[in-house]
Amino acid sequence: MNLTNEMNRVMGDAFEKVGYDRALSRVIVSSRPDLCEYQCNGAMGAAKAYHKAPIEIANAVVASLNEVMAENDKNAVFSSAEAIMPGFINLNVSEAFLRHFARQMATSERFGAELPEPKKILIDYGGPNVAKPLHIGHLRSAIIGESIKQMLKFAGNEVIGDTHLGDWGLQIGLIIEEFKRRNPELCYFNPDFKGKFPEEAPFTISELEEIYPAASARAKEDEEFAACAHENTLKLQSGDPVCHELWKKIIEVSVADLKKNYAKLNVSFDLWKAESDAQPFIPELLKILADKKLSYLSNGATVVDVQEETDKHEVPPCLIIKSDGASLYATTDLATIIDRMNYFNPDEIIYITDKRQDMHFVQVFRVAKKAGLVREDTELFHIGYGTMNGKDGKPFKTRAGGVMRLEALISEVDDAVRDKMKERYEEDEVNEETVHKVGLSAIKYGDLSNQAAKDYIFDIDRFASFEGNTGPYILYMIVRIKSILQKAGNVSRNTDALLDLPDGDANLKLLLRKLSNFSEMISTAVEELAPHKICSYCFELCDAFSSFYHDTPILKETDEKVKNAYFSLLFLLQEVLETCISLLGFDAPEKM
RNA sequence: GUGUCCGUAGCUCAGCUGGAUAGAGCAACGGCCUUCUAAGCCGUGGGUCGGGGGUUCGAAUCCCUUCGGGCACACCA
Repeated sequence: MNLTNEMNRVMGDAFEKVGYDRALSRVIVSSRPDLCEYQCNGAMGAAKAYHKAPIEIANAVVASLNEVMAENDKNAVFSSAEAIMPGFINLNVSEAFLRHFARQMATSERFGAELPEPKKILIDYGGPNVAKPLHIGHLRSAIIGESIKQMLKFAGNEVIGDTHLGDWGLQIGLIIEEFKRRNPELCYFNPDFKGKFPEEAPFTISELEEIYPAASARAKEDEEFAACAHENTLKLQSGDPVCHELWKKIIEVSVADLKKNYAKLNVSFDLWKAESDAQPFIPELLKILADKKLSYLSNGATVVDVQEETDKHEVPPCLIIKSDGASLYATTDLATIIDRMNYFNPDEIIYITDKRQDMHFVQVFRVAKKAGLVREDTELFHIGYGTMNGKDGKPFKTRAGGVMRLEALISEVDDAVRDKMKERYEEDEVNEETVHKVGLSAIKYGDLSNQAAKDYIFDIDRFASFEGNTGPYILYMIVRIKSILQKAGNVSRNTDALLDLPDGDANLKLLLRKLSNFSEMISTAVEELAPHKICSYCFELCDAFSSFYHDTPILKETDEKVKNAYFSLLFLLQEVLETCISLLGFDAPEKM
C-alpha cells in the first residue's frame, strides 16, 4: 500500500465524478505546510484543457470530496479539502486513516512497498587489483555498489554482486620477477624441481604489497628486468606451470586480504570473478565480431564502429585488439559479458565505476548489443560516480599528497569517533565495536547522502562532528528507541495497538505521515538507484521522531492503552529505520 | 575544438516529470538538562537558485544563449 496512491485514487475518483480527466489529479506534499499537509494542483491544469476557470473546477472537486467524506467519515483518507484561489486544492489527511495505514505497514511484507516484477541482476562493483591494497579510489564503488545491491535485493530481485578482480597482465609478471630475484633458492625457480609445490603461499600480503611497487619502479629503470617481467606475463598467459602456480598464490593471498578489508566496510561479494576468467572467452568474442563483420582493421588495430545515426556527436570506434596484438580493457569487459550471460543470464547488468568511464561503457554496451552478446531485452547500465574530493575541492589525498589507504581512512574516522565518545563516557566504557559501527555510519552516510554522480567533499572533521544530518545522528535515534523499549521491559510487538494512538498530537501526526512515506520513497529510490533518497528519508523520519520524543514522555504515559500504542510505534520505527540503514550498508549498535 | 556533467544561504548539500512565501545540516545568535541518552529539542538572522533571453496564467525546474568549473575524447585499466 502506498499513501500517495491512495490519495491519488480518491482524488482521481473526485475528478472523474465531476467530469474531468483523473490523470490531472495528482496529489503532492504541500509546499505550504502552514496551510495544509497535501495539495492538488490539478484544477489549474484542467482549466487549460476544459477552458474553465480553475477555481470553478477546484470547487466542484472539493464539493465531491466532501460528499464522500460525509458518507464515509471513518475510512476517509482526507480529513479536510478546501479550494483556494486561483485553483489550489488544499488537503489534510485523516489521523484515523494514518493509524490504519501504520498498522498495514507493520503487518505487510516490506512495509507494504509496491515494487516492480523481480529480475535477475548482476552488479559489478569494487574492481580491486591483486597485490595492491584497497585505497580511497575503491571506497565509493564499494559503498554505492553495496547499497544498490542491498536495495535491489530488498525489492525482491535475484542479485549477484561480482567484484571483477584485476588479476591479469603485466603487474603479475613484475611481481614474479621481483620475487624470483629475491628468493632464487625457492623450489619454484629450480628447473630440476619435479615435486608438488607447497600448499602454503611463499609470501604474505604485506610482502606482496611491498614487492609490487618495488618491481614497478625497478622496471622503469632496468630494461632487462622489464623484459623478464614481460616474458613472465606471456608465460603466465600461455600456461607455464611455475608462473601459473605463483599467480594462483598471489590471488589466494590477495583475495583473503581483500575479503578481510571489505568486511571492515560491511561489503561482501557473491562472486569473486576476475579478469583472468574472461580470457578464455576472448577468442569466441573475436570470432563473433569477425563473423558478423563488425570488426575491421584500422591503423593496425582491430576496432568496431559504434556510431549511431541518432548521435549528435562523434562516438569513436571501440578498440578491441591493439596493433601489437594485445587485448584491452574493452576486450576483457566484452568477454566478461559472454561469461556472465553463460553463467547467470541476467536481465540486467549494472556497472558501478568512476564516471570518467562513461564513454568506455557506451562503447562496450553498443558492441555487446550489436554483436548479440546479450539478449535484446538485457539492460546494461553504467552508474558513474563523481570524485571524492578533499576540503580544498581537489581529489582526496593524504597530508603528504599520496593516495590514502582505505584502512588508514577508516582508522582516522574511528579515531575521531573514539575521541568524541571519550568526551562523553569513561574510557573503559568506550566499546571498540561501537566505535567502528559509528565510524562506518559516518563514512557511508556521508557518501551516500550525496547524489552518486556528483563530486563530493569528504571532510572527516564534519563527518566526525556528529551533528545534524549524519550517520551517527541516525544511529543515535535508533539507539534511543531501543533504549526505551529495553527500559520498558517485557513489551510485545502488537500491531493492532497502533490503532490506539491518540488523536490531536501534531508531532505524532507528522511522524506518522513521514512513516507512511516509506513505500513511495523506496519505489523511487530503487527505480532511480538513488541511495541518497533513503538517507533523506531516514533523516526526516528521525527528525520527526526526535520532536515527538522530546515532547512525549513515553515511559511515563499513564494510559496503558496509549502507552502500548507508543511501544508498537517504536517497534515499527525501529524496524523501518534499521531496514533503511541496512540498505545503506551499515547497522546500529545497542548503545552509544 | 567536440561532447558531457555541474553552478542553489558564509560552508556542505537537497529540491529539477513547472505551481502558493526555494528547503535542510554546519557555522552565527538566543532559549531548554533533578524528567525515556543534550550526539538532542525550540527559536532568530542569512538566497536577484552564475548572467541574459524565451515558452507559460505560473520557471531553481523546460528551451536557447552566455560566463565559470570538473571530466572524457582509440592502441592504460
